[in-house]
Amino acid sequence: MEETQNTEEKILAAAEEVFMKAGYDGARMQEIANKAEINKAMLHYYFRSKDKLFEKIFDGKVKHFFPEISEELDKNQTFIRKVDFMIDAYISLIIRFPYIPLFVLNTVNKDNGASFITKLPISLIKKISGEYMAALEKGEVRKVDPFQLVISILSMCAFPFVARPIIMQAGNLTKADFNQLMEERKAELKRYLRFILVEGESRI
Amino acid sequence: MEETQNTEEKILAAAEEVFMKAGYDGARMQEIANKAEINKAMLHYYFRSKDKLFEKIFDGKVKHFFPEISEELDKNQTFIRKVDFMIDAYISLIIRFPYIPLFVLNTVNKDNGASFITKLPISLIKKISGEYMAALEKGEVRKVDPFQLVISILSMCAFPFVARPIIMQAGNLTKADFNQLMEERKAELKRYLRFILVEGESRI
DNA sequence: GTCTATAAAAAGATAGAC
DNA sequence: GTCTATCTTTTTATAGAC
Repeated sequence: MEETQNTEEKILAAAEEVFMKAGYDGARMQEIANKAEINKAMLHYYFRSKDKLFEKIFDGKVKHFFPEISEELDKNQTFIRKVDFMIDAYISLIIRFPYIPLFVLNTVNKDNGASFITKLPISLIKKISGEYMAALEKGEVRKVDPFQLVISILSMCAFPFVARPIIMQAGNLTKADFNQLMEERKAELKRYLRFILVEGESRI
Repeated sequence: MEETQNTEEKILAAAEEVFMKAGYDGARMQEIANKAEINKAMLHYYFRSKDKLFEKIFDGKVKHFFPEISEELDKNQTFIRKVDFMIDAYISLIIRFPYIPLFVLNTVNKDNGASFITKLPISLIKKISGEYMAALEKGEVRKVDPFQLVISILSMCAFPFVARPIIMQAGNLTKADFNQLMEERKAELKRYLRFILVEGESRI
């Protein structure tokens, strides 16, 4: 459709690709220029410095990566259905943009990473905790630590992607196999969360 | 005790620190030299190149990081107890060496990372899967996908540490608070695994 | 806006004296 | 073994012509 990609767009697309795969330190301006099929000078003409270009990429990716989960969450009735939705949405998203998790983790773990953390939708974590507490009062779910719960859900969704090379080696998988495994993982995690949150309650 | 740390040891200690925090690309030979309180020339005298020095650090850390969990696993009778042991051991280990997970993940995700994967104790994953299958036959545990199960356990233990800055921000935590949270996490995860593997079985 | 050429800075690696 | 000084390469950034 959009055959006509102007220079700025070409640079952003190339920069995104390079920064995602290599991280800030590993990324090379020359490689970005090559991929955008322009020369290095243009990078600085449009974005002044590597730092500034990186920040543009980070901001753009974060904005698109954490979509309107927030609003969607309100549409689902029970907490367990909200959790189902989250797992599906989150894993689907990472399958589409598999490099983002490690990219974000590296960025926030760097010495100057504090400023980037504030750009993440951290409020979502508190929102979900709040939803859980409401469900707990309604007797929908078992009592667990809400913060640990949210951390666990995010962990089980995101970690396999940052550990992908190890998992592929351990299971002798191709990339397609791996994505298939992650698709199947959705159902498995939804089962886990049911076990944790609702089933077996009477046994306690 | 060992006041006398020779040059090689000083270099290795400094290199470990720098590589862990900054990763290969972000690490600077000059910084390693400064921290070891020697000059850059010595780094090359002892280790020839940045690459060789990095490999030494990686090998050393991996060897110490995944300890004799394998043998310890045999000592525990039921599978659920083995899982308990794994969770405790793994989280305790990462609390002591919090930079290792991201360090390892970055290394194996790099273009030349394949060679490093083989140095990881991947066989442990298969071993645990095997232990699970044995427990399943004995009727000790519910039927789940063994591979997904192992991935989930490792995810829930390791991911919080690579996402530490985000978690600290979300919970408004100090480093001490965070470590406390991870200590408490051991018990929480052991509960989860009981819900997933054994309790509530009759309800299915 | 786009290019070539080049500067400037950073970083890895080595030479050679002691 | 250890140091200072220096080389070489890499990488970011800019100048200036078109």
